[in-house]
Amino acid sequence: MLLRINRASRRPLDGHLAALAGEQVFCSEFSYRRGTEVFGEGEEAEYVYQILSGAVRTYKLLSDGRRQINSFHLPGDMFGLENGTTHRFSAEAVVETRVRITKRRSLLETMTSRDEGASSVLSLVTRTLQHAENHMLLLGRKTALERVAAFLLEMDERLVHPNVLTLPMSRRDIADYLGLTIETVSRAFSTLRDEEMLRFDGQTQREIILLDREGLAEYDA
Amino acid sequence: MLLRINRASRRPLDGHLAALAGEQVFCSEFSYRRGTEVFGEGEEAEYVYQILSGAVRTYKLLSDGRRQINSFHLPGDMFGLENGTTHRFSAEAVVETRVRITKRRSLLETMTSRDEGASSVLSLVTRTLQHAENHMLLLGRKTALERVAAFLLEMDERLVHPNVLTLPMSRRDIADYLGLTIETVSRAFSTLRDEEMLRFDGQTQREIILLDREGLAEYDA
DNA sequence: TGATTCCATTGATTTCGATCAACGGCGGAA
DNA sequence: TTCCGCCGTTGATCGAAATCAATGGAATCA
Repeated sequence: MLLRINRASRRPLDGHLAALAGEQVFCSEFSYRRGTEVFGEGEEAEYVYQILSGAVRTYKLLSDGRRQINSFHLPGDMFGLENGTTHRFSAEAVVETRVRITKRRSLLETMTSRDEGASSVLSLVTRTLQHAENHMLLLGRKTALERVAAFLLEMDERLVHPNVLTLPMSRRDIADYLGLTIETVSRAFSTLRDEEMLRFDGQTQREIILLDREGLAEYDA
Repeated sequence: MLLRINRASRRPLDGHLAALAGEQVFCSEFSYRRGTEVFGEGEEAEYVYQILSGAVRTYKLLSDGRRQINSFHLPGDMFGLENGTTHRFSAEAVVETRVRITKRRSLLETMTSRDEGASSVLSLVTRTLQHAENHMLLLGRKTALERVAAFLLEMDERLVHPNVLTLPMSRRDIADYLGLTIETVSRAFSTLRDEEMLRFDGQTQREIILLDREGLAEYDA
């Protein structure tokens, strides 16, 4: 695990983490180059992370290399908080990513000393669980087209309905998130393009304009 | 939602719920006949449940009836605790089931007033999340045989390695838990029987003797 | 105590998504 | 620049699991 340190200053948190941890918790900022590991499955869970810019994927591997991505973390999102002392999955930067890092210990201390902090941690874990429940339904019971449509709507919503949806992740990442292969994901994109549900913007195939959100929602159900 | 009330007494909790909620919380016991609903998706989350005997399935449905079972709850397990005010999924009794019911409100009150309670609730939610993460890997990336082997090992472990594994749920339930069809589940059972990983005990096909737990574990990976 | 419905298995066939393969385009490295 | 490796798409083929179908029990209930 190689990190490049941008800044490591002792200063109060702000934003989401501050609400969680309170003023007396200090933190630092780190940056990860695209494709680098933030932490690995089984490692000590020493820190909690909040994304400032970029994107992170968290995933599990089978021994033969099959990969399942649990979730993508976008700016503002927190990840890496565990109840035990070790990480139950790995995390990697999808693109160049800046994060704010807090010591797990100081976070958990405020959790027991402050009611507000406790319920904030709980609501973070609960939201993550809710996402996992929806994702199990997707992985267990939805068709390829339904999965890709759901993925697009999820990203669209999390990026607050931008005109152009700029996906930070590759088709491989999307496939491993949706339990499909890259070819199937690619074909689903092409189908949705042909049905004029979406349009590619620019040269790269990662800039997408959603033309018919209601149509996409009908694939989901 | 039709309930049959066995007993509704004001008395202190004991066991897991007591650790969670403290002595001043009161509760009652209910019984559900096999196949009956405990609560439905979208309903008010008024109570938290702990299983005394029997088994409960929690699941989500798609509009066309496709079903994904999140998890099976066995004696000792708690379920139905939500962070918001409504249930995010439905719950049904798999067999005749007795539960102990606690008002959500009193549980959440103790959560903020007692540090110990707060971290107990958190660890419950965290364990549920951990199960969901493992299940996403299963649903997204494992083969039918791997899923069924993992299912058997999970049930074996949760029932503390009994000599005869008595499954309370039907093949349909297992299929909807594993993201498969009943036929595929049945064929997987037959394959494992032919490979002498397991043996059926008695007439019903729900009493299973695991002959080779290590062999089963190799299917998982 | 039938009758009816559910349950589980097994066989035949189909199908959706995986796999194998080829190609063109982009981007980073020397 | 030129190379090489990734990235994404598309086509051809394969295969694992779904679907369709039939059967024999077990459980439930009128």
